[in-house]
Amino acid sequence: MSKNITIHWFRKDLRLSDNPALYNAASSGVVLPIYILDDINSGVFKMGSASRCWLHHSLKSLNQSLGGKLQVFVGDPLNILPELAKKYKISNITWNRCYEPWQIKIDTKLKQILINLEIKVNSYNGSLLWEPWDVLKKDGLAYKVFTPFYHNGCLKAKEPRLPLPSPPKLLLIETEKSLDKIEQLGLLPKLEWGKTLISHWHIGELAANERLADFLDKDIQSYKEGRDFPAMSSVSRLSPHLHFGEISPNQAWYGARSFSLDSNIDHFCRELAWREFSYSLLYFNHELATKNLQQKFDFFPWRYDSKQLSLWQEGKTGIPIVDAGMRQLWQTGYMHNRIRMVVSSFLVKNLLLDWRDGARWFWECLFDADLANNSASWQWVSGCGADAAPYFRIFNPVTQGQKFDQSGEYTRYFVPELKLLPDKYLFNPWEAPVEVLQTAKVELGINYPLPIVDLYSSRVRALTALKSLIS
DNA sequence: TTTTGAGTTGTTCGA
DNA sequence: GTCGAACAACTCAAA
Repeated sequence: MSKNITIHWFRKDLRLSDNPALYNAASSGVVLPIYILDDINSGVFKMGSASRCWLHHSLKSLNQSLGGKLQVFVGDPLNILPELAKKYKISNITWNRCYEPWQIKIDTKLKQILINLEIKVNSYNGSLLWEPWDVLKKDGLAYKVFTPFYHNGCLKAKEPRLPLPSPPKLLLIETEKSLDKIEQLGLLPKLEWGKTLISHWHIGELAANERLADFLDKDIQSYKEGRDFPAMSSVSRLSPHLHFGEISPNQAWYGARSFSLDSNIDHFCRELAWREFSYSLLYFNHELATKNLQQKFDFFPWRYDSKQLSLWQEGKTGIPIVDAGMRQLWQTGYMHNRIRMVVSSFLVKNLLLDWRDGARWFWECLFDADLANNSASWQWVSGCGADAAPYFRIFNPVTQGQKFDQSGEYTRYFVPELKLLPDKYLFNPWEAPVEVLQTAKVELGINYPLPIVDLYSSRVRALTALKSLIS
């Protein structure tokens, strides 16, 4: 075995280009590229079903880019890495940093173990534009409001790293031929569900780059307005690619900024900065996923109603735009941002169900399930987060439908049982005259549910409950 | 040091 | 139908 072997530990950086850790590993000799599926240290935040499905395909794609030389393992990196280091007489290990609290914890431990074995560990920033500790207020504390975080923090900090090329020379270690280990990770769901899900996506580094190029070519020019309309293709749909690191935020940031900086470009960059903000919140609040940032919400009278929770999950609430969103999630592993706000506001405010239940379902079903983004966004909607939506901001799912899905294209696609309804009653079929329903072949309570909650009185109920927290 | 104004994404009500 | 005000409290930064 030759000297100077470096392990590159792939985590959320499933790409070759703009991968600082891999780039550096490759420049110092032979590389052993590995991936470890860790369901031990992740605990309750172990990857959800949709994410696993994506991971399966992403690993396949990465393995192909690596000429079939990616080694995959299942278990605890705290054991696996030292063992590998011994077996291959490794002198260096590189990885790109992760920011989930459980991940930070084991990375710290691991570093210590490896250093004791006289192995050099180098970690890099491969998934954020700015490190959380580099964007702080003048008093040294983390920001709690997005706009100053972005303007005074991010934009005045050092410019993000320019994207690196793929390693010019990537010498990979030759290892014994083995069966397809990726298949054996058992990441694919047993149900047919997985196949349907994945049919909506192209996965892997190449696909991610094509997605970005396509977005920059066609959609970014109308991003500011278009991003609100779920039936349009104006959003980037990069979130799962970014989550798994098939593309870096730097590639997206500089890609967008290759155009002159108009309000569309700026809005897209702001969305990338929201991701940074979420990571900052998670980094400085390790319990972001489980604990209200605003303590006074600890006394909030959440209801417990597993029946209503299931109906929400299944897209059977009887509120068309909500059901459309929840079905899009189930069928495609994704939900348009505007609709995420509508369905989550509905769960938290109209149903008064705990945001953590909503977040858990998203975690299970979203391809882009990301602890920082998911937790921060649910807290934002619920009003218990940093810089959160004001308590009185309760989306009216009828108005939202009429405003942002005016022609009903999105809602009719995912709730086909209502497709014959005229626009006027598409978002509020319970208010349609009998003959309109008959003509549209809609039988409420039979082929489409009656609303599980009255929008007006549930809004009043939420306002009362939320108001009681304030004083 | 203190004050002031603004802050991702909304809705309803009454003039 | 359109429009402004009200629906809080708190954080942050500029004046």
